[in-house]
Amino acid sequence: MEIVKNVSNCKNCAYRSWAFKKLTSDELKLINEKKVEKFYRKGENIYIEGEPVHSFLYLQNGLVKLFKTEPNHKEHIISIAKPKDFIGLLSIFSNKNHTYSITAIEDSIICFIDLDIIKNFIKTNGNFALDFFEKISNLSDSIIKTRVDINTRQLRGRIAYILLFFAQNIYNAKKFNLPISRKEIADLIDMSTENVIRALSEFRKDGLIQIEGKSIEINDIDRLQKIYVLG
Amino acid sequence: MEIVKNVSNCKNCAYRSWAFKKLTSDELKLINEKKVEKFYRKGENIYIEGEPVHSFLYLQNGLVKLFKTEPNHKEHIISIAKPKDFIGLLSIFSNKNHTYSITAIEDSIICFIDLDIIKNFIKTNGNFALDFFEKISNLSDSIIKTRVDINTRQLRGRIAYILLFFAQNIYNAKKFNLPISRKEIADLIDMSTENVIRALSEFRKDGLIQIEGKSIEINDIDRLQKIYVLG
DNA sequence: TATCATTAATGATATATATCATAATATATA
DNA sequence: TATATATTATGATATATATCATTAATGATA
Repeated sequence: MEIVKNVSNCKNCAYRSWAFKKLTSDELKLINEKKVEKFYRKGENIYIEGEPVHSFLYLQNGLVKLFKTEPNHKEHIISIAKPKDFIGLLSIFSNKNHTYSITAIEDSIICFIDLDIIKNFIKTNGNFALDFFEKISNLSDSIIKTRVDINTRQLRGRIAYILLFFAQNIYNAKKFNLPISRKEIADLIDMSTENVIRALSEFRKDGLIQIEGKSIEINDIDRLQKIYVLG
Repeated sequence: MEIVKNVSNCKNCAYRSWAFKKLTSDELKLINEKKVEKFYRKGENIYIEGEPVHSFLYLQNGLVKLFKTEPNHKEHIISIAKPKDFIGLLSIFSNKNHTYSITAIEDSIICFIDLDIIKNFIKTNGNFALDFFEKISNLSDSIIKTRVDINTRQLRGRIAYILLFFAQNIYNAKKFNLPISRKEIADLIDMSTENVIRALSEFRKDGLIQIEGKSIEINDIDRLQKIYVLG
């Protein structure tokens, strides 16, 4: 990790026009002064389970995973945050310590804003408080929806979901490089690594996708969609 | 459903001392005047997926389930709310329509508060806004945690989870009446009804629990706990 | 009470998934 | 570059779960 020197201006930040829309120019100025931008290389931890909560995190660039390590040492990936996402769960507002870990799965630039500053805005700027709440409350619900979508399906449906997720939600392209390993896909959909590999091979043999290592190209997005919907 | 006539006073409500702690006496008075208490019999719908969001719901008494109906007509239960819980997901603040359905699984009394009133409090009472946010943000995270807990385990671990959930979380007793059918347990843990029944029978044969219809008594809570932890 | 519908229970069988083993390939490191 | 290590790939087998079939028990209703 290294602190980014040539910092960006909050005024031009995409987040500003979303959940930070109702901040006054003075408040925005304060954030702009106090925020810290950090650069993480792929594989670096941003923080781990149990560490105290200090900051509100915003992903400027890159890709990160939120995960928990289970008592049996298995890893379970809760979600993947993409650029312009708030990183984390809403529990940063209710818990003193992080209940999950975050690691960069691509080189990432993360903006750290002291949580007390945000809390103070909620307290003193009613318009911001309501707007922020309306925007951010969507986050955890979409994670719950994803978990339901995945867990009500079996192997092939789950793999289809993951492929569509990266193609449509993250890269907006039919061809992309998988940012995570097959094992991480397994940790994300609660299946074994071998079966993830097998399902991908099957999709390749069926002509649904092309695979070359981490590179995936989707040939037939409609059929993939059907496999996902039917489960 | 019927409107409760002999209404309770918000001043003495358990929720008041939790997420509504920072309301002024005037604000509390307003809620007290505007709130509507409704009684639902076991099995009655409170609302269904797609209906517009109007109210903030608080469960005074009883038990309700939140669920979604999948495209393949399967039901998936997201969570069960117990007395003194806010009912629903935080998406009521971000979405115009409900993204899930709610049904009473026991006779229930639900307190309806117009969502605009809550939103106005968030806007005008900073102390309330922050405190409310800190309290309620915990809700969706606990649902996410539950989904992870369930989905990283297999049949026996999931059944152990459900039994411990009702014994420790809902009824605070070793002996209780299951408020839901075996099929609903299956909808909750993403398993088939037959396997839920089989696992319960196994637990009975192993001397872990006693079963008489809906009545369950836990004999060996430590072993049940172990089965849950180990998965 | 008698009848019907739903839920619970259990066995047999089919299917899905996990685990173990081994090899090939890719990636990291000295 | 050479070597070690992790990832990807595939087959064989074991295990877990779903589905189908049947019966018993329970609850609702006329």
